[in-house]
Amino acid sequence: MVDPDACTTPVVDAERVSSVRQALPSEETVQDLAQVFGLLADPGRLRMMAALLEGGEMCVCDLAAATGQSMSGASHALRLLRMRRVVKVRRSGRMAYYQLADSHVRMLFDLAITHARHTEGEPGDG
Amino acid sequence: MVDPDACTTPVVDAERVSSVRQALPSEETVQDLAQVFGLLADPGRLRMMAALLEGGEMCVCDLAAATGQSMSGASHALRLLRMRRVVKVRRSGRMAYYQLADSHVRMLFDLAITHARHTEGEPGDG
DNA sequence: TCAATATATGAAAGATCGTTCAACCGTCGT
DNA sequence: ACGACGGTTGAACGATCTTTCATATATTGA
Repeated sequence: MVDPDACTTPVVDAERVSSVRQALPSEETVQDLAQVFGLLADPGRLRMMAALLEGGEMCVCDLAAATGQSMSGASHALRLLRMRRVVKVRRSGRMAYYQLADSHVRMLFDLAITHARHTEGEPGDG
Repeated sequence: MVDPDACTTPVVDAERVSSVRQALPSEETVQDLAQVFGLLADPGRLRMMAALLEGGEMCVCDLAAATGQSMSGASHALRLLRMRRVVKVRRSGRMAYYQLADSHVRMLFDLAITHARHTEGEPGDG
C-alpha cells in the first residue's frame, strides 16, 4: 500500500480517476473478497470444496482420502473454511461431518471453470 | 501433497470416497482454478479489476491513482493479470490502456460480493 | 480406568507472495 | 540528439501461507 495522495503520480484523466475511486467497494469489502478468493486459491482446499459439492456431507478422514491430503492438512484446511463460513460442521461422537454452508460456492466454481476452459491453450505474453 | 495411497488413512465410506475421487476435476484444472482465484486474492488486484469494471479502458497511471498503488506495483499487478488473460492491453505511443478481457470476471465478482454480504457480521468459530 | 480412535491444534521449516527500489526501454517534444 | 515521460522489469526484503510433526482433546469400547 502507498499514500493515495502521493503527488508523484501523474494522472491523465483526473475526473475519471476520482469517479472510479468513489465507485470502488469499501476497503472492508475488498478485504473480505480477497480473503474469500484466497480460500479458493489453494489446490487442496479447492479439491475439498469440489468433494463436498459432489459428496454432500463427509467426515474428515474420508475428505482427506478423497482429496489426497494428510488428516492434519485436511483439518487445518477445514478450519479455515469453517472460520470463513464456507463449510459447516455437524459433530456426532468423535466424528465431524462437514458440508458446504453456502450455495454461492458452486456458482463461483462453475464460473471459474468456464473461465479456465475459455482461456486455456492460448499463448501467454511473457 | 501426500501419497494418495498412504495406508495410515482410515476411511469410513470407501465407496463414496472413490466415487467422489473420480468426480473431482483433473489435477490440471484444479491448478488452473487455484491460479485464477489466486489472482483475485489480493486487494490491489481486486481494486484494479473493480476499477476496470467501472471505468472501462484505463491507462496504467490512472489505474494506479484510482486504486492507490505505486506505478510499479500497478504494473506488476497488470502483468500477472495479463499473463492469465484477465486483462488485455492496447498500446498507443508511450501509453498502455488496459481493459478486462473476460466477462466472467464481473460475475465472479458479484457472486463473491453476495457471499461476503451474506456471511458478514456473524461470529466466527475460534 | 486404559487403550484406541477421530479430530484439532501449535510451532517450526520451507515455499510463495507482495512491495519497493533501482535501472531500463521506447516514445514524444524540442 | 537530448531529456522528460509512461511504463516495464529484476532483485531483495519482509510478510504470509502451506505442510509437517508432535502433541492434545474428546469419545468409544473393554
